[in-house]
Amino acid sequence: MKLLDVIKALSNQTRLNILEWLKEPFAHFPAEELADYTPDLGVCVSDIAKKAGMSIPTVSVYLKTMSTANLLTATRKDQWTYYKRNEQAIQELAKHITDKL
Amino acid sequence: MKLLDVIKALSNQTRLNILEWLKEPFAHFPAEELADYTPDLGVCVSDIAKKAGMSIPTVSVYLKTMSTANLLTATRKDQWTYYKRNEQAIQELAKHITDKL
DNA sequence: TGCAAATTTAGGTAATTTCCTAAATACCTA
DNA sequence: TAGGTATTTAGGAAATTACCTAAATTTGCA
Repeated sequence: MKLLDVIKALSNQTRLNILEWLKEPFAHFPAEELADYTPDLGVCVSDIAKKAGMSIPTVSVYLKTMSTANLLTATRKDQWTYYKRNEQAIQELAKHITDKL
Repeated sequence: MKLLDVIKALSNQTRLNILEWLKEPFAHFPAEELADYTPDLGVCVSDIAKKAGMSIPTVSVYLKTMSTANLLTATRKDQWTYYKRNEQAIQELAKHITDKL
């Protein structure tokens, strides 16, 4: 893990928000958008962009940044790309800070 | 704690390095510079700047950024400002990531 | 008092990040 | 194959960050 890349992926309020929203999707996204939600897949790009109040391209890049840093996991299904949290990587980050930083 | 401010204080390779150097000063700074080192005080600005290979003003601002974010503690003594790690705040960050992020 | 050493503040240029719109691509379905 | 929806890629303007040098400030001491 390249710590700086992970930290940079987190160093923006919108990206931090996204990570928190994905922790409890039903608390943050309209139920109709989560009609076929599964914890396995997560939430699609356009739903996240709407919640963030930002353009889809911007959020698409944010999500890709976070999945490159391993904080999120992307799954393409049909024409949608779903993103969910990578809980293991988030805990590894915490552990890395505890042990190494 | 404002998570974003702490993360931004960490989102630069030099600042990350400084935090690591201060973990074990004797492993990273010349012994003569640490002649009157105490864990209580830490290391002074110009020694850190020399180690970083950057100008003193730049490093001075970096150190202030990190102490504002509470990651470092500054102590002024005579004409020197010494910086040491704030271990408690670093552990709080790890805990915050574990519990809240 | 007045110089010397350490640090901080100011001010500027270059690089990076933010976030947009337009265009390109992927994948569905008729 | 054509057309529609979702996403990604490209390209660019504005804001922020990275760092420098010069100047100002703080503190000690002859």
